[in-house]
Amino acid sequence: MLSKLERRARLNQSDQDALLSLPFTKTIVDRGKYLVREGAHTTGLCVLITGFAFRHRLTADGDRQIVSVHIPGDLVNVDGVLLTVADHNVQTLTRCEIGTIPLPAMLQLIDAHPQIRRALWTDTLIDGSIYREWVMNVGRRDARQRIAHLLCEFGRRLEVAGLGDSTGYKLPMTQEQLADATGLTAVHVNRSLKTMEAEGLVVREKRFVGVPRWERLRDLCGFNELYLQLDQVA
Amino acid sequence: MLSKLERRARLNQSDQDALLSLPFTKTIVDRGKYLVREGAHTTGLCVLITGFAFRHRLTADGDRQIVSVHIPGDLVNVDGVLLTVADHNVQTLTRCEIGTIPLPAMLQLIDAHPQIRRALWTDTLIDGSIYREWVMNVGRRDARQRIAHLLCEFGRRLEVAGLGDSTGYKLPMTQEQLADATGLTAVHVNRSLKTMEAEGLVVREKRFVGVPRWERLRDLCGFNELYLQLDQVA
DNA sequence: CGAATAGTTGAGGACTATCAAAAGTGGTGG
DNA sequence: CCACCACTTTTGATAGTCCTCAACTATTCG
Repeated sequence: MLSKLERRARLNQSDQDALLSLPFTKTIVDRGKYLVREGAHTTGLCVLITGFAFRHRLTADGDRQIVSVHIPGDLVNVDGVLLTVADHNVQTLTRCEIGTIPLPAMLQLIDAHPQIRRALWTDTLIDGSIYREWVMNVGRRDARQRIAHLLCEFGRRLEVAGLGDSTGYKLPMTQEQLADATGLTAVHVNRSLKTMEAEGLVVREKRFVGVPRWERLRDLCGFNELYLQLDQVA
Repeated sequence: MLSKLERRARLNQSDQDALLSLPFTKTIVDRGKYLVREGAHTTGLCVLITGFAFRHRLTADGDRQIVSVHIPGDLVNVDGVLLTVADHNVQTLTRCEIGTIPLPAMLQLIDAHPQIRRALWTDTLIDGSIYREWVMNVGRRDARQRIAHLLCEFGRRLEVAGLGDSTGYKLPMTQEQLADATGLTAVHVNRSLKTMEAEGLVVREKRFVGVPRWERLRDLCGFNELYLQLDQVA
């Protein structure tokens, strides 16, 4: 989390110390559990220490749309710092280690450390930028491109976080979850993945995804990492 | 803009005075002009005084996706306060009066007035919440529902801003723009609108949209205004 | 008023959804 | 360590929504 925030704003020693000395409780949460529920008030901020999670909303008809995926180091409910009621759910994708920081401690930290506040605000702006890209992904790309784009984004974020490289990584999502993230059905995700595999764009083994030719996958969906705003400090 | 920020955080007299005494230049911009360009650096912040604008991104193939629509009172590039490079475009939907605030003046205001800063941050979080809803809109609703949802959101926002009421308003978008906002084609938007008109869900005259039975339109798309986070102060 | 833009309509086709069932995988308890 | 159960992936057949192309009409703006 520290290293992520360091990519958002320049933090001095005092900022870093304050961040590292935040009080928190560590818990292990099973796969499929809710970290945030729609309509719930925020009491503490959740940091993903290990494991993956996703954010989703449900339509009135009960259809699910995944709107983002979280990787270790992410604060999954920064919104809770200012907004009183969550308008979405956050659920674990795998068994996770979660650090929970009491809200008052976080508010105090934000008041005392302008650069941390800046980093957090920047982080929420980048989240917004990623949402915009997702709107475009589901709105204006076909099935293969949507999946390819998700794979590119995930791979690149893992790489930057030091958790994998873009030539292949473990993807902790079922095809049904991929479908909910791309606005497709699980059946169609399956067929699209098989096509992509036949085309040599991806290699699949269990839940591991290999990307033998990164450029080809990138070109298929027109992935351009500018929107991830990876270098805010430099 | 002041009244909008007042719905985001409690502002005292000094905050309000400072906001109102910000230096700015007023310009008239024609329909279809760019206020922000992808890749451009931010030099000043644009406030929509009158008129409408929209935010969009282009795929590598040149397809356009509109990711949000702005109404009078909106700051169209709050992101520019922290992010150095815009990852999207903002273009006017109608002729607009634009107030441009120099970036340094804004940064100074933010430093000096914690409540204004809080209001702005909250505003960007709400933008994020709206993007999430849009991801769901294009990902998990059919054509009629997507259009209905856009109409509901727009009507409700206009109403809150004191610029119209939900029983009908002037919609400054062409059907092609509606298509780009909903991830459809202009032809299909046209057919869907005609169907909705035949069903008595909307009434159209030129660019004016009437909603004779708000509840029916709301129920069609499952519109739930929670995500607009309209009451952050109370 | 005339050109450009926007809206409308038809026909045909492509992409994606739906339904259903079989095969594979992973986790749990005895 | 195996058996069993739930979940996930795969495959086939069919249907439907939405797209593409194209032409025509209406509206808007200079």
